[in-house]
Amino acid sequence: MPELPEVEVVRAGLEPAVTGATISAVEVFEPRSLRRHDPARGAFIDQLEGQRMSAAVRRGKFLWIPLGPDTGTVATRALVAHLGMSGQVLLREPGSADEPQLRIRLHIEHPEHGELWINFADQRIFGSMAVDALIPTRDGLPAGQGSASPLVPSQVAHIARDPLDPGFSDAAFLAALRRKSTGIKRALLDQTLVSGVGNIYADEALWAARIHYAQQSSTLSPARSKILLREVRLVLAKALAEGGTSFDAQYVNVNGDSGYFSHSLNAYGQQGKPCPRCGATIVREQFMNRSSHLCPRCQKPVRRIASRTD
DNA sequence: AGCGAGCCCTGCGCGC
DNA sequence: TGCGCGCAGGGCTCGC
Repeated sequence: MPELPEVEVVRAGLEPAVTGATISAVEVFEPRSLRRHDPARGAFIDQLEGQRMSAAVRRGKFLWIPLGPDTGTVATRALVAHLGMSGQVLLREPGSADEPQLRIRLHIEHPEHGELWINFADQRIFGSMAVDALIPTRDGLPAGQGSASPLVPSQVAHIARDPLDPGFSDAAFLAALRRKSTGIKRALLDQTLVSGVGNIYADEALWAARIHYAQQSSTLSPARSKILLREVRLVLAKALAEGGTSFDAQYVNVNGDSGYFSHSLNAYGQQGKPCPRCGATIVREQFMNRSSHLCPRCQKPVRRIASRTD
């Protein structure tokens, strides 16, 4: 469910609570939520209890918290979280009532804020937590938002930087679009090309750029590709500023509050409503076994195969 | 290489 | 009221 803006809202909420705090106890209520934890590296709980947390970091839709015994020690492992379709990370006062889909709870102690619970709730269990080794980034740059450290969890290393990351290479992404023979929406959703974009923001950015989801990425002119990348950044940034997109109680920040960007959607979920730009009726179509929402007038399929230079 | 299908899951809203 | 179906913000693996 959550895409970059929603995950960033969670990261930013987590940051002040976890930085400098120590994990005093861990409870796992649902072993399937540890699917991405490799037990060969050690038991999940054993590797967390007693550890100090030094930051809250995000790349794309992945979150992680570097672990170290005390200040000044270079972290070699991290607690990694992915929210999947329905994951939530909630900060709670000790003794609070359990969320309906509580899967994992961390008891933490912060030097200033005292004791807190971090509750990981996840209806569909597509999300996960894991303890993973940190490895150097390929480009030597900071691994993600929230830390200057060039260390990334091994299970996140194949994920591309996201478009709001200062280390994101526009040139490399645009070159990949030209090189690849694939539909543009598929490319936007390919987390190894660009991360953080999911079904909502892909549809919104394509609507804003007036591009059909199935257009071959290699047939987009450099100018059109740049416009699309700009629209991706704009929609992600705007959604972030509005606290993310919430359709229901499934997406909330660390305090359990919803975001407001659902009121700003132009295409996603707007089937049957008029296009805010031209008035034609927005339609929903199946693509990649998912729904795509588009304006049939503004976003016409492009049949030509040859490269364009508009 | 690219792509569709299948799988991992729970729960909601809808039509019958 | 109950049941079956389609649907949901993600991502990984397997074949062709």
